[in-house]
Amino acid sequence: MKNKRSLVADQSRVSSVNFRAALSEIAREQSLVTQLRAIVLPALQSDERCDIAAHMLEGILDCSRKAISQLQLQLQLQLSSDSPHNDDDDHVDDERRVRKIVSSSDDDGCSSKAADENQNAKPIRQHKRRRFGDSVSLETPVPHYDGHQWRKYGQKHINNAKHPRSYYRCTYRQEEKCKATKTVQQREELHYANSNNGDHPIMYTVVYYGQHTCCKVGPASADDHAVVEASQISNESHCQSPSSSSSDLQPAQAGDSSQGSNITVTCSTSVVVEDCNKLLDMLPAADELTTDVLLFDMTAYAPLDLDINWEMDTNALWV
DNA sequence: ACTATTTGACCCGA
DNA sequence: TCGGGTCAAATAGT
Repeated sequence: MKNKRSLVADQSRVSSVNFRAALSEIAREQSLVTQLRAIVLPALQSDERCDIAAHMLEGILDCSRKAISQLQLQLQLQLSSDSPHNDDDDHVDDERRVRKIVSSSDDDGCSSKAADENQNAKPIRQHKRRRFGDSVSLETPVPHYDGHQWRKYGQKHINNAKHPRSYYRCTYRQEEKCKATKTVQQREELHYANSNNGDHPIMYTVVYYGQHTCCKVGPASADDHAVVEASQISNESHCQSPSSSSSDLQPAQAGDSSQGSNITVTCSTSVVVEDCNKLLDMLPAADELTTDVLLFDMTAYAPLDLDINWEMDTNALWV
């Protein structure tokens, strides 16, 4: 007879499988809707219903996104509740910070002079390092098409990486205390089967950290508008763009960063999974339980994101 | 003038 | 000590 613990473990596995199945279906739905959008919207360009159709399709994708994030959250909660160390890392982190601050202010044996200096000195910067457990990574040719506004706050050259990594945080970090951040890094040259004429798109690895607590999402907000530089999205422009495959990029032009900064608002995200099984394979991976990798379907993107005219139309749409 | 980006310095975990 | 994430002053763009 099974003991209580193993029963719980069994139940956990079963619902984990259910979550994966649900995620699979939603991912498939997203893929289909995105492809449908790519067909329908260009066809309705001069039609007044285009606006409505765009919003409806966006609504569907938004529902899927929320469903996915809910499922992922549940899955994470379940998996973390199974794991023996379920510490509140934030709390631990904060404690460390407090200790650090206290010790740094205590250890100056000499006093008033030091105190004066402290007053004049720059405030102690406390960097709270992110936790990788919260990350979601994906690969995409359009790293800024995620429905949120981001502000770049840093760029670093990463060891053994050809391209620098750019760091973004939510534009509404201050107003809405949104703690979402992401990093964008151009991938090494890779050849993709889907590419046309052998002119493969530049792919970026985007890693998201934290949840958006702001509610300013792409097309949903009235004063948002989409401005997407052609060089960001067209294959030809990739060749002309300074951000192309050059290995000695100027920092200001490196990777996507300067391009990305020109995107006032990205189109709402399309989390398209090329192969649902890949997503599922990544989901409860033993050592990275909370990290998902979503692979973007280039064929679904192509008509939508690589078409400059379409970008202009979306601009008009969301004003 | 205001906002966004760049970039060197700082900080912290491994 | 090193690598990488963040800060914040300087700079660029509008």
